[in-house]
Parts: sequence; structure tokens; C-alpha cells
Amino acid sequence: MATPESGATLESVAFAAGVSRQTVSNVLNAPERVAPETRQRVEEAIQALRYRPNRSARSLRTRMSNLIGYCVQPALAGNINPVLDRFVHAVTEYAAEHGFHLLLFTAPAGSAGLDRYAELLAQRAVDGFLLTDTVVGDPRPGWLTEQGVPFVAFGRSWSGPDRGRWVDVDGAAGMTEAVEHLHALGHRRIAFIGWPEGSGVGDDRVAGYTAACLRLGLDPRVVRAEGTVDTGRALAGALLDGADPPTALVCVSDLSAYGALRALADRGLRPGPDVAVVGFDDTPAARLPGVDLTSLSQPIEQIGREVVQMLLGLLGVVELPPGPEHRLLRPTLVVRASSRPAGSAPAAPTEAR
Amino acid sequence: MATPESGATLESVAFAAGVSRQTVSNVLNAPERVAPETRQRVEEAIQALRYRPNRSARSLRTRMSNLIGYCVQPALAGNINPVLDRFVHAVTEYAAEHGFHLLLFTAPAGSAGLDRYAELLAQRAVDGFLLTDTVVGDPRPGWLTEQGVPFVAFGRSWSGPDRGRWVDVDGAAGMTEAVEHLHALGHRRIAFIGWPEGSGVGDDRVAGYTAACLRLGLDPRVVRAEGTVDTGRALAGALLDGADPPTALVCVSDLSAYGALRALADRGLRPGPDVAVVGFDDTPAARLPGVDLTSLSQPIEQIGREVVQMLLGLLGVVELPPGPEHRLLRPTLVVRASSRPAGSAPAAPTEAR
DNA sequence: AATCCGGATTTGATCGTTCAACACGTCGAG
DNA sequence: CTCGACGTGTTGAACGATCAAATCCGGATT
Repeated sequence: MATPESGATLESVAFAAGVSRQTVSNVLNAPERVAPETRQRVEEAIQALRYRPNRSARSLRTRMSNLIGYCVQPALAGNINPVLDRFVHAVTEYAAEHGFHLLLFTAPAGSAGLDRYAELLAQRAVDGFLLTDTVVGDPRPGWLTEQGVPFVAFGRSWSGPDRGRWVDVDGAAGMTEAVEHLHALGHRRIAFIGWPEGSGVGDDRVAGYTAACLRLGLDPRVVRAEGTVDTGRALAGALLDGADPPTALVCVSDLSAYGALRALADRGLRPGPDVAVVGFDDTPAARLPGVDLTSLSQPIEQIGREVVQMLLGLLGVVELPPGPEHRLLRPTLVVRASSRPAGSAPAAPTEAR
Repeated sequence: MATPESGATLESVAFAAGVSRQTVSNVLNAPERVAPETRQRVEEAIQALRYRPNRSARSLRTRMSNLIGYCVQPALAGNINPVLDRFVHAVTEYAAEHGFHLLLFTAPAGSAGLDRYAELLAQRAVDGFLLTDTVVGDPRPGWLTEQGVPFVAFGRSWSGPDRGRWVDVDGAAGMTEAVEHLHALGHRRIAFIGWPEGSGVGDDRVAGYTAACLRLGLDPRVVRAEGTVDTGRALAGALLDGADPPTALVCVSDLSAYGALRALADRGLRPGPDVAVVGFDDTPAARLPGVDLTSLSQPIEQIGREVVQMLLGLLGVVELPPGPEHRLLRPTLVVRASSRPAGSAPAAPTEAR
């Protein structure tokens, strides 16, 4: 059996079904306009010839490529990659349900990268963009809005006028939950290991921490440095060695938290029973035995769905969800040994891998 | 200043330059056919109008979409993700140099997923495919070859006739290097923690270990289980508690190695000085302080380049590299504390992040 | 009986590009 | 002097789909 003519066209299907081009086209795009009987005949011909509309031809005519541009960042050395990985998968899946696909490209950070976006638009290669890793002073939301280009961001626009639609994780709420969790366990001296001021994400998270402390009558105590394991280790070490050492450490990211865990180990302290540690992102390493880090997990799949829905709404493919232009989703706290008192839940139920 | 007419076409450029469509087209696709003077005039018009050829129209005519299909797997819970992340980035970058882009899609594993590939082909949405995570009995290479579809795999075809082109990491060579490294450090009882027989990747790696042992006059000793942290911990524990315990453990993956590290910690043994541990993949967690795992790092960027080059060669876009149909690249051993004797290189030079 | 209506289907034009063939002038060889 | 080759540039036709308007036809209206 030969490959069933890899080149079926509207015309060939039409001929096989004894109708005209347009009728076949209607069967696919506006079935209600075709009489049931003819429709069936056409559908059989489509099956028989394994016909699928040619995407280039359709795009040329309709001026829609059914492709969504997505910029893959120069991998930040194992930072938030796992999160983005799941995000991309979720987005790809939801987009496919509506006949859309992701088109990947790379671009330098900042306004130097805007040409790449412009290039794809000029070529009409994409219908819109999905942004991730929006940062303070990110030129993309403003520029895309000016150009009238449909886009949705995973991550709010952190500065300037709040432009375009976005979905984001409520880091502040997550950190508040972390503090409340620790407070409920009896901790009263809870410190925060953060990033330098000026990063939108970091400032949001520290704000949640501070607010929770104030509400619970605790003294907020924030130290900051670049978010590497080594700095986390140093900051935590300084806190633990200083006067009035904290009994719990809330960290702006898992990476900082790994550093904090290391600082505990350096001093013979047990994470959990002696000093509690909480991270953010729930990276794969967090669940490793021997690490067992309590962390805030982002609802990535849901974000993926919402982002796709918004973008397809802007493109007129689905009905634009009536809600607000922005969506803030709460992360969920995954409690592991690093924030459990001694003896509680000794052998955690085996987590999936 | 308004948006410079977002809709420049060949025709409008031709009018501006006082030539015909085809001449403009030639300036772009076959400049040598155009007289230098006219060429310059046309190029100026192109600049002025910010003209970029419409991709759909070009695709329709040339029957090339300039898109490469790439299937994103349902994230395997933090397994080899970081590796694939870097791979995708590298591929995207190299492909872009030739005007190609990656188109993402999802598909169920096994032959159930072949429809998704077929669908994209029927729509002429992609010119070829890039495969990753090829497994034993993978139907894709055979099917694509039968259909005459251009593709290149990252990962050899592990069973059946060896079809199509691929680039892969020489796991056996890597494991051999690991054994030699440990042997040079004085280790004589080196055990291997592997996966169950039947996985191509796992069998390849154990083969390299076994060969090296035999060549060095060591007794190969292989234990196997599913490659999770917990099983790694259990297997390593059994070895360490058994008769004639090994002084070094070579692990089929970082995940198993993390389990092995945990088993050492359970028994108060120090990784490195007491028992050496080596993993595979150099996952981000390997470099965390407190983990510091010696591991084999895959040359992902190079694989990305080679894979793209081969595929574009098959598509006739670049000259097909004259070499063999397959390329095996050696991983490099990254030595960290888990395989260093006591006191050597006390404070490792700060690794990047 | 002539008219109108509306659902079902068809026809021509078009999206923007490249391919194939052809027109034009010049130049060198026979 | 004629012919063919060559360098340069043009024109018509296609690629395969959708849009917009035209056509067809049976049945209800007047």
C-alpha cells in the first residue's frame, strides 16, 4: 500500500466527492452551510484521501499563521528552568487543542532583542507572542502594545504603565503562607533571605513576608544578596552566627534555600527540628532525599492554560474570557522535612520520583 | 511617525524601485543575477519600506515551511529536563542562522503518537523532525524513514535496523573514563549502579563500565533497579553493608547517584574520602554545595549544532556534511568532591553559580 | 402564473511569492 | 551578415486555500 497520495488538495477532494472546492472548504470551516447529505459525502472523500488543509495556503489567505512566538532564554544555568519546561509543555498542549503551535526563537535581552520580534511580525510568521521572564524595565510589553501586537505575559509588567494582559504567581501570598505556616509551628524569629532590591519578583516576595510578619506581630528581618547557593549560604551563616539568631529562614528561591541548608549543615544544625527553611519554586532537587526542602510550588499547568486562553482570546479564536486583564494565581506550599519539627511524619510517603 | 506600513510586498517594493516583482525577488534569492546598480536601488527600497518576504506565501510556492517539528515530552519530573532545555536553546539558535525555526508539538509515546507527526506532514507545517529521547523499540525512526521524511535524532536508534541519521553521547566511553579516573585514584573495588536491562542508554553505559573493569583487571560488579533516588539509595546501601564492600560507586545517572550519596550519609561515610561516587548528566543539583557530585557532562551545545547541520543538510539547505551518518560525542568528566580523596583541593574554585 | 425568498452550491478573484519562459540588446564567432 | 550565447529584466502562471458575489432551484407568496 503506497503512501495515500501525500498531496491531496481541496480540488482533488472536491472532484472525488463530486462537488466544488468551496463546498469542501465549507464542510471544514462552516459545516452548517452544507446539506447533511453532501457533507457526509465530502467527509468520506476527505477520509479516503487523508486530506489536511495546507497550512501555508490557508495562512496566506487568512493572514493568520496559527503560530505563537515564544522566546527561549539563554538557559540560566539550572535556575528556573524546570518551571519553564513544564510551562512550555502545558502551553504547547493547550494551544494544540485550537490548532495553534509554538514557534521558538532566541533574542538578546532588553531592547536589543526587539528586532527579532519585529522580524517575525514583518514576515507574518506569528500571530502573537507569549512572554516569560518579564523583568523591571522590560521594553517588550510597551513596545508590543504600541505596535498593536497581541501578546500575553507569564509575569506582570513590573514597571511603568501596566500594559497588556498577564498571568502571574502571587509571590507575596505564597510568602505570607510560608510565614503563617512557620508561625503555626511556633516559630517567632523568622528571617528572610532575599535578592537585592529592584527585581520585581524579589520585591513582591519580600513584601508578602513583611506584611505577614507585621500582621502576626513579628519583627521582619530581611537580608539580601544575589540569589546563588553560595550567597544564600553566606547570608544564612551570618544570621545564625549573629545575635538573636532566627529559628526559621524564608528564602526568596530554592537556590538561596539550598545555600541556607548548607549553612545549617556547616554548623551541625538539623533543618526542621533546629532551624526551619522554606524555599520557592519547588525545583526538582527540593524533593531529593537529604534535601527535603519545604517550598512553594507554582501552578504551572494552570498558568499555561490561562495564558493560552487569553492569547487566543485576543486573536479572536476563542471567546475572550470576561475576567480582568490580569490573573494572579496562588502558589501552594509543599511541606517537607526542612520545616517539620522533630519526630513528626518520620518517613514521608514516597513522593513520586 | 506611524508604523512604516506593516504591509510591504514585493510589488510595492518593485514599484518604489522602478523595477518588476521578479527583480526584487532575485535581489533576495539570487543577487548575482541582478546588475549591481539596480540591486542597490532595490536594496534601498527594501530598507525604506522595511520589507520582509511573507513566509506563508513563500512556503506555499516553494513547498518548504522552514519549520522543524520538535516533540516536547511530558516532563519526566525533573529527570533529564535541564539537558533538554539547553539542547532546545542551542538548536533554536543554530537553526535561526539559516532562517529555520522550531515548531513545538506534543504526542503520546510509542506508535500512538505517530498521527501527530503525520498530521503536521500532511498540513505541510514542517519540513522535517528532530527527535529526542529515542528508546528501544521506538517506532519513529523506522516510520519516518519509510515515509521518506527528513529527520535527525539526538539518540541512536537502539533496536532493529539502524535507520536515519543521529547524533549521540558515547555513554560507554564516559563510563570508561569514570572507571579509569577512579582506578587512578587507587580504587580497586568499583561497583556499578544501573538500570534494569533493556534500556538502550543504560545498557550502553554499563557496557563501558564493564569493558574498562576487564581491561584494568578489576571485577565488574553490577546491580540494577529503576533509576530513582530511592532505589539508588537502596542498592548502594546493600552494597556497602554486604561482604567486600566497594570503595567506589559508578552510577548510571545523577539520580541514582543522589541516592548513593544518601546511602553514604546514612552510614556516616564521607563521599570522596571514604567512598567515591560518580554520576551521569551533570544535572544542576550536582554542583550544589553539599552535593558536589562528580558527573559526566554531555556536550549539548555541540550536539545541537551537529543535529541542526545534519537536518539542514538533508533538507538541502546547507551542504550535507560528508562524514558518516552517525556521530558519537564523548561526554567530559567533571570532577567534584564526591570523588576526591581527603584533603585534595579543599575549597574548590567557585564554580559558576 | 409571475414573483420573491432563502438555503445550497458554484464561480471568479485574491493573498504574496517563486518558477518557467520569454523579450531585449549586445557581443563574438563563423 | 547572420546566428547563437549571454546578461538583464520582464510577464504569465502557478502554489492551495478563503472571501465575496453570483447562480441555481424548489416552495411559499401574491
